Amino acid sequence: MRLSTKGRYAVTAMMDIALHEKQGPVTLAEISQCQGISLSYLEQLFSKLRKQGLVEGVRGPGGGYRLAKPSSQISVADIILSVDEKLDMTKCGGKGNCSNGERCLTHQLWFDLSCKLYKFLSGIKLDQYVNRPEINELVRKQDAQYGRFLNRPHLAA
Amino acid sequence: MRLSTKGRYAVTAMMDIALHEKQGPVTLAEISQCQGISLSYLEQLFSKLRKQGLVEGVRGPGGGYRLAKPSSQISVADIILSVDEKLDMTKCGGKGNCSNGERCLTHQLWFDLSCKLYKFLSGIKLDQYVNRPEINELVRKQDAQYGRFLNRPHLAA
DNA sequence: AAATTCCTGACTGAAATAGTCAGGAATTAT
DNA sequence: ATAATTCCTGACTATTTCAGTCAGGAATTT
Repeated sequence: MRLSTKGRYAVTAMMDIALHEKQGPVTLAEISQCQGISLSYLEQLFSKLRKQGLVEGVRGPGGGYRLAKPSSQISVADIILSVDEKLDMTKCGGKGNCSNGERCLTHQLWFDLSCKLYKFLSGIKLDQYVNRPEINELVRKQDAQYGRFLNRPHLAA
Repeated sequence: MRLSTKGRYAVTAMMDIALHEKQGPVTLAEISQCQGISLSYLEQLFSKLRKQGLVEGVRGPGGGYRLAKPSSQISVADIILSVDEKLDMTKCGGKGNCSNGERCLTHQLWFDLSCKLYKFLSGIKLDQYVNRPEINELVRKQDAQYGRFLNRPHLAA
């Protein structure tokens, strides 16, 4: 498993959507502005998140992206794997033929590590952060600052 | 914390040394051949491992590298941090000024994640793999295959 | 019809990864 | 002493990944 800023971008964007779930779809333009990520780069990342079934896009005015599953069912591991595509850290891809057909000396170590890391990251779900009061305080502040969700006719009802 | 093949190379090389601790210093040439890592690249990595006090070099014939501390005191986190230099995954470097002086929405998530990941990786020490029978079996095979440690005069005593 | 937003693919620049090369310094063996 | 071995250093190059740009099309709402 690779762990880089790419994965952080993806998780950050997903968190933004999860935190605004009740306000309807979130546009990439908003995420781009508020989280400081290039719009086109976000589009690349969301193409992968969409293909993995983590989000669904809604086109047209008032559209955006929303979570395709409850935030309690989306883990940090799901997101990072969607954009980074690999989990396994062994050289051989888990096959055990890393060194002339035999397992290399560190095969077991990387195999163990991959498993543990995956369990660890897949245990962290988005909803663990959505309901924290101190984070909701931050969300309110930031939304006001950027004037988010001010003209959403479909929310007035 | 970045997690890439660079860190895997470093850990693999360190494991090789730990597994041959009793046979004296291990040369980078051996590691290069047996683990399939470029010699010059290993030299770059070991320059960092040495500066971090994880290994010490022994020059001259019969020289090589050996661990600077017992393998029970060297963790995967120590090694990865030596070559990748960063632990923190927050955008702001842990300062909490990621978004206009305030914490960004995912600050807490990354802060937690960094802490947990560090604890996890620093809990895995090299010696946990050195004494496993199945790994020692592999080591013997591989050493025979590559003819390692055949002419070490200083071991004859 | 116009505006909005997703969606796609091709392209570009910058950084990290991985490897190469040349040479010097310390140590051991002959 | 000399030669061989090995660490050690720095500069250089190639490849891949990261990150961002650009242009244009498709679906939807107003």
